[in-house]
Amino acid sequence: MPESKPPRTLKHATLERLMHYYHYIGEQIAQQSMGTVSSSEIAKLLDTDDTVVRKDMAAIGVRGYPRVGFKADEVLAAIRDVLGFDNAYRAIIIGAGRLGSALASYPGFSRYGLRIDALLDSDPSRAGAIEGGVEVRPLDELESIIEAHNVGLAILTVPAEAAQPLADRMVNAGLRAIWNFAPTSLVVPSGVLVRHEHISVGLAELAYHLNRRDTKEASE
Amino acid sequence: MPESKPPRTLKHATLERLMHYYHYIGEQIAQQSMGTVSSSEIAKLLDTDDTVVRKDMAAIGVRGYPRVGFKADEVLAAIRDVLGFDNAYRAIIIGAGRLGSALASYPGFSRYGLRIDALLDSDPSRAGAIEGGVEVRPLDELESIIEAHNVGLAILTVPAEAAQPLADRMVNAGLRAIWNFAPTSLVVPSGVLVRHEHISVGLAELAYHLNRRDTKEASE
DNA sequence: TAGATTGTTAATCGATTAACAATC
DNA sequence: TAGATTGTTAATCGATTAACAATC
Repeated sequence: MPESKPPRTLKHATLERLMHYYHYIGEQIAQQSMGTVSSSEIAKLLDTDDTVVRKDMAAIGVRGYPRVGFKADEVLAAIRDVLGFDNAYRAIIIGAGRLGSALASYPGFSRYGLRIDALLDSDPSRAGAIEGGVEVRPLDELESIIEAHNVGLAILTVPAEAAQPLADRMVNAGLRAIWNFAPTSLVVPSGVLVRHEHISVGLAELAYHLNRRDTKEASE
Repeated sequence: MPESKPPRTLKHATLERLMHYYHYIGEQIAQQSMGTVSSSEIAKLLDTDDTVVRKDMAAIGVRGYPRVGFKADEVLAAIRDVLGFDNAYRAIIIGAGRLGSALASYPGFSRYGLRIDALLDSDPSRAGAIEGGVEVRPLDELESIIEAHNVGLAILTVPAEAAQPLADRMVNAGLRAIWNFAPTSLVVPSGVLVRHEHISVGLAELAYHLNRRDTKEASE
């Protein structure tokens, strides 16, 4: 067996860049069926350095071709492989409010290997409805759905006060990752991954820059 | 006039930490009316170093009290001031789909100084409806609303293909920042700030870690 | 006062950038 | 071949951490 590159852990920043490469190269291919792309082309568009791009490629095991660049399909395949887009993970959404329903209808999930099996809601009268092709189920089926479908990920779109108790129940049921859209932090055992999607961080940045602009203009 | 600290530009990472401090201290105050908090207390909860916290405090002009810590209300006031939470920026939401409607109903915006003046939609028959207390207006009023209300920020929740043309129109009308929830990148003049809220970045990280867990278990 | 905590400088670490030989 | 681009090592830069005097 040929020695395969040990895939050491990729950092958050690297994963984010990989996702950008994936989108950029995917779009380029669709538009102007080009087969190769150089590190400097990618770097220019993503506003980074070409050395960074080449190091990222090395990190995911893609080799380039001197004088030519990288083959677009090889790069896309490597990213799909590293990020597990072809693994068909099972996920559920908890909270069938507007955000939960919007996410249930989002066609992008399946492209990234995520399959939404159910949309749970605390209001039992909503059970049976279909949102974005996903059936709404009552919340007390939480544990049985997680176990029956081998669900790995829960997308939490509930009010802040409901989030922690639900997280506890899901962790007990064997869930391994939580994508938290509730505006509160969660405490979970170390084996469980929580990604907190905190909208106010973006807001802070926008507010700060809008503010700066004002003061700058005022003082000039 | 006493020499006031020149507020040099805060980095993205700093802004993100400030937002976390703001939430953490706000919650602590609400729960157990404590008046002071030490840098190491904050650091422990946010999983960072106490030196970082003290440097951030210095950056926003807050002085601590040796042996005591920082006064919670002074910290909160300084963050509000730096991030401009009390400035009442005008914003509009474009795209009254599920995500746009969900954001229109989000009570958090006003807490951060953002006032949603209108919700625009390309379907004229929706005009006049109320979503989360915000009136839906037809899209062709875009320019007039931006100018009449002195709108600084637009929240874009439209399909990918509609985003760039709308961005162009808004920039022409004098808009200064775009919060882009459409799954596509935008090209704007250098004076305009775009913050792209790209859901697939979070997805990539979750997929990667779920994947790693699997391979780890399998190889052990 | 003694001791806890700040404020700040110095040391370490990691990430970014520059340089350049290897390659086709 | 000549030249463009990769792959990788070395140099630089910035951010994180450690240390410690100043303070109340």
